[in-house]
Amino acid sequence: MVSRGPSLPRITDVAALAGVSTSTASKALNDTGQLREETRERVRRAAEQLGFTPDSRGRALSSGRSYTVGLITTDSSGRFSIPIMLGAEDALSAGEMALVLCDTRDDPLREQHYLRSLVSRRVDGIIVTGRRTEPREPIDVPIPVVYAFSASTDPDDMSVIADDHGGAASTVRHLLSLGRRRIAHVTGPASHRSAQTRAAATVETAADALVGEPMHGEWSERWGRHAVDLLLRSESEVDAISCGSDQIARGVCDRLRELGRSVPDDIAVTGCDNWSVMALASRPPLTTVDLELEELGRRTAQLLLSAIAGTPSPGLLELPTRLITRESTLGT
Amino acid sequence: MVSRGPSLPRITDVAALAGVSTSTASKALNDTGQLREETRERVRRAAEQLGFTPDSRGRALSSGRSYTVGLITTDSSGRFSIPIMLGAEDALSAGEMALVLCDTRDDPLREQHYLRSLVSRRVDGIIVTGRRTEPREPIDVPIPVVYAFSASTDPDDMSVIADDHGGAASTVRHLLSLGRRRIAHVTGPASHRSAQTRAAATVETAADALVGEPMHGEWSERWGRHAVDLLLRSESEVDAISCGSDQIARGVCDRLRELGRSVPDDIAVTGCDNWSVMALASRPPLTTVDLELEELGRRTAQLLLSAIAGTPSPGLLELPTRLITRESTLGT
DNA sequence: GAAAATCCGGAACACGTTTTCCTGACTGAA
DNA sequence: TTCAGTCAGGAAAACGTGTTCCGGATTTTC
Repeated sequence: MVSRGPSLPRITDVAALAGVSTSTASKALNDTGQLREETRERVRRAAEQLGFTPDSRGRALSSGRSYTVGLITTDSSGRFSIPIMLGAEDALSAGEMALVLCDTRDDPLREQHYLRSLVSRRVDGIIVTGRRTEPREPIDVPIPVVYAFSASTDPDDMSVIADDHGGAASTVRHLLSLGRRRIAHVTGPASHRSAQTRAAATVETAADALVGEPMHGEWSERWGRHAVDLLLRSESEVDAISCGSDQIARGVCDRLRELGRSVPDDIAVTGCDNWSVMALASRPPLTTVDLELEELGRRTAQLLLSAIAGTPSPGLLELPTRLITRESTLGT
Repeated sequence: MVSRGPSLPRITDVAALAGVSTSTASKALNDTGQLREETRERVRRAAEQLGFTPDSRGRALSSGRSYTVGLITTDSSGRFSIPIMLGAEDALSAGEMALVLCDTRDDPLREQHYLRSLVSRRVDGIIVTGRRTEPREPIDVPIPVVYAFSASTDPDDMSVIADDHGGAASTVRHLLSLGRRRIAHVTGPASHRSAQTRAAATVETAADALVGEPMHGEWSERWGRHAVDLLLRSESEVDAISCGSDQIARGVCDRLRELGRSVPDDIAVTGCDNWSVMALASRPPLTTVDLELEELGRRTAQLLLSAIAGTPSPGLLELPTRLITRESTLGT
């Protein structure tokens, strides 16, 4: 053990300076017990003078809680995990809770390692999040857990996800309200649940305004450009293209412009995710769906706090998304 | 205090089951003291059977360390902070350290709040990182601190930054080696240190191959496109454009293509940052500088660990960057 | 003026672990 | 046989806080 010079003042130091016992000092600083106001004030001044900050390890030990929650993410470099993290951290810090970050890099071994570490730290709760919307199998720990963005396969677990279906539907309704009646849908791999969900919502909402089948490809601008070529080569005319992501939508816009088609005059385009670097940099800027992930993170954290406090709300919570309208459907 | 059902087994439970004292159990599990191998094994089996995980709060209290470090970031949504975080987390988790995340959102009040919280948790060390390269004023805590990406203004603090100057110079040398002799530089606001540094390096390295002055604008694709218009409108011919960011470079490529100039045959283009969503999606993909931020995060964490262990290495550490060559200078 | 009620503050313990010190048993040598 | 030395394991303290209980002092009441 390394002695680090002048160690931080403890509550006993404060007590000594104020001329009281440690228990009295504790009561004074926590506003508990019965003490004369004058005594309280004296202790507070002593604490102030010494720059006393209570050691939360002692508190954690005696209270049985650690005032800490763990965040396990399979891939925090993904742009979905980050706003969720921030939202969660925001909600937690308001409750004096700290958030410890664990990026498993999609490695089950690392996940096990982190779980052991979190349990060993006696974390008050755990948030599990991923970069895909497919449900994941639950983790097995004797601690409250909330799943964010990707739900648990166990319906009795607490999960908070974005309403992908509603989001896609809202863009289609928007297009219909603008009078578009020949809508194509270009989206990501059929193997991705979010692509499936959004496609299903589009088919359902557009009904006979849908042109052809949903077109599945990769989540890339290149696929967006390519899809435009495929669409315009076929004989069917379209007046709107609803895309499964902003990336695809940006590719679509780029290619349409290159081919001399006007967006939105000839063809309106919608994206999904409101990823600013795509949605705002696109020419024209994209009408898209904001998944409100930061709010999702906040709600997740709040749910977890309630569960920690003893009132869990099991089940799946689907949060509404928000339609953002921009020039790609409205024009200038 | 809420009793949470069957609480986790403690070391006393393990000791009781193995028929030894707690101190013996502790020694057995930590491979310390002198014990018969048979006894050790018996304790290990008991721990296994009970699913015992040591409570690190107890350990923290007795060891004087918390095995935790804090990461303070002014803006973790920025794409610079994230790889740094991940690298740091990676290096720390190898040492059984946990990382608690604090996003100040550039608010001094929040920063103060977080600092108090971290000190109160008796964190072993703190990493401070920002989204800009300008040096920041140091934080005042009685704990080892390392600054990452944006250095401390106090040269005696430990800081780890990317070698912006060397990075920019490497792109210019690359262009020169390809025979380009009329190089323009388009970059971000003159008020940003990174723009200044990169511009200075470019001027210095290109020498009389530089055309005109460095062009300062915003960090956006739009500015890249606009800069191309300005450049081509002037009478001076250029055969290369070195850009201060991938975003600008992508805008430059887009506009050049729209104007019928071939990249790189007519004009070679370089970016900076290796931000994949820009560098790879650009047409053509960008030759650029990878700042190796994840490695930067790792090194930061290692430095912090050394400091915690008692051997600090004060001063500024500038890490090398890596030139990534792609079609925007090499062609297909 | 004495008994009862009220108010303050301290002693002791709990939380879970590690570590230091110590005791008793056993071994080997003189 | 006794003494020194080694080995195995236990008792107790330490880490820093919160909390429960209890005794003494002060005030109130009759």
